[in-house]
Amino acid sequence: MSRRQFSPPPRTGDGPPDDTGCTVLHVDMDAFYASASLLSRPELVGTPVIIGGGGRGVVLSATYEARAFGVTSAMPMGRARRLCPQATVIAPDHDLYSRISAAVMETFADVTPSVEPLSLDEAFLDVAGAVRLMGSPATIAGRIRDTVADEQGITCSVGVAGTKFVAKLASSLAKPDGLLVVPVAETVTFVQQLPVGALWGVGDKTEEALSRLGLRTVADIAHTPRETLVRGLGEATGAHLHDLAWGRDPRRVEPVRRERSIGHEQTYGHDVDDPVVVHRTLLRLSDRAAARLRSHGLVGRTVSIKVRFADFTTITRSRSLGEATDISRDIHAVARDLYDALGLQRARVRLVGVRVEQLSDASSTPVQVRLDEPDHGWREADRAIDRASARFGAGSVRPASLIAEQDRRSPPPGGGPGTASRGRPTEGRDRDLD
DNA sequence: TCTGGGGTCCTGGTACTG
DNA sequence: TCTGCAGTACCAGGACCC
Repeated sequence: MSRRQFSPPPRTGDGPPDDTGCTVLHVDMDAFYASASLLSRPELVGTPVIIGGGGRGVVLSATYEARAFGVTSAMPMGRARRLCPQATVIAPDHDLYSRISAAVMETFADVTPSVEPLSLDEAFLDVAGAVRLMGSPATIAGRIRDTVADEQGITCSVGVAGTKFVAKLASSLAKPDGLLVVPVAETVTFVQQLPVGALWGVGDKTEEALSRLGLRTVADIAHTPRETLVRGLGEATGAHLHDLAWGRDPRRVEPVRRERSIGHEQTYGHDVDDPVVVHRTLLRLSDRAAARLRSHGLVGRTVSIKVRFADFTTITRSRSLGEATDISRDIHAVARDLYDALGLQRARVRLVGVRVEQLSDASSTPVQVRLDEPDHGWREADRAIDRASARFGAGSVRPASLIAEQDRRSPPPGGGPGTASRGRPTEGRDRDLD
């Protein structure tokens, strides 16, 4: 669900657009999470539906009927409910979305091996090699739309253009359930009609900065000296926007993209001022990040933490290690050190996160054997946990402190021996740990 | 209005190194 | 030995994307 929406510029010329050389397709599912969730709730089709969590959650997706009331993605759920009180709210089902996404990506792979997924619900395709066999890019786009609708029961929109940036713009303008071809010869005219906010990489702040320079349309950017843009926006952003404003986007469709960081974060249901709770969260997040590193065959050299306070100010701290690691215990030790070094007493914390950066392949990254301490065997322990998780389910083996936490959250039937004496936490406290 | 979670990329400051 | 400089790495924060 795109957060920025624009009206399509009026098309010039008659007849079908010339798609010669438009070998880049951007396919974007329409209101993907909402459409997928409605597959099992057909009675809600045609009604306002919001997909999102409760409490401090935000809108993940909404049907077009809900959007008509002003509901957009990333909007706080409280505000969305006020705007559209009659909407049905459905909790996200990420397993379902992953399954449908995988099936859709297979459809793409049947067309071309050059598929670059951007997220669960969108991808770039380079169809240059498929044209001879399957027809023009616009024909291929139409076939993809039909196949996805027939096999998955959801609609998608496709942008067809000569570059990734323009294809993406086109798909957003084609929504919902549409197809838009931007002929190569019309690229510059097409992009320069749009407001600056249409450019990829222009959010609220950059739009403000451009506005201060008196620039409101892409044409304004195009006719501003590059040096002026660089002075006002920085080297990379200024030069990039100037290129986009002239339709220049040399990025190719890249089927293989590797992660640069892996991490997890958690917002508490209520602000937390107990360091013990935060430490436990750091342990759980480190554990999850490390498990994902291992499942991807990666190791990381930099550990960073993120702490957001009750007033929403956010700080990050990071530390690079002498050697890359995928060991839960090592990552947690650094995360905990970084947090303790902040010297927070009873600061009210809203969110904490743990992220591992500077990733490399575990197989090609030598792991240094420490001479000052015996091999502590934590890597082997982690591997054993991974095997147990694969066999008995995620979380079947966890650090003891997290098991204790789980027991408090879900005491066994009849009440466990330890839980009864300590008493059950309040619902509010329960949510803190979720 | 009251802001999730998973990411990428850029910028500016500082420390280190040759 | 000290200083200046350039290149690089690291760190922190922020903007942006879906």
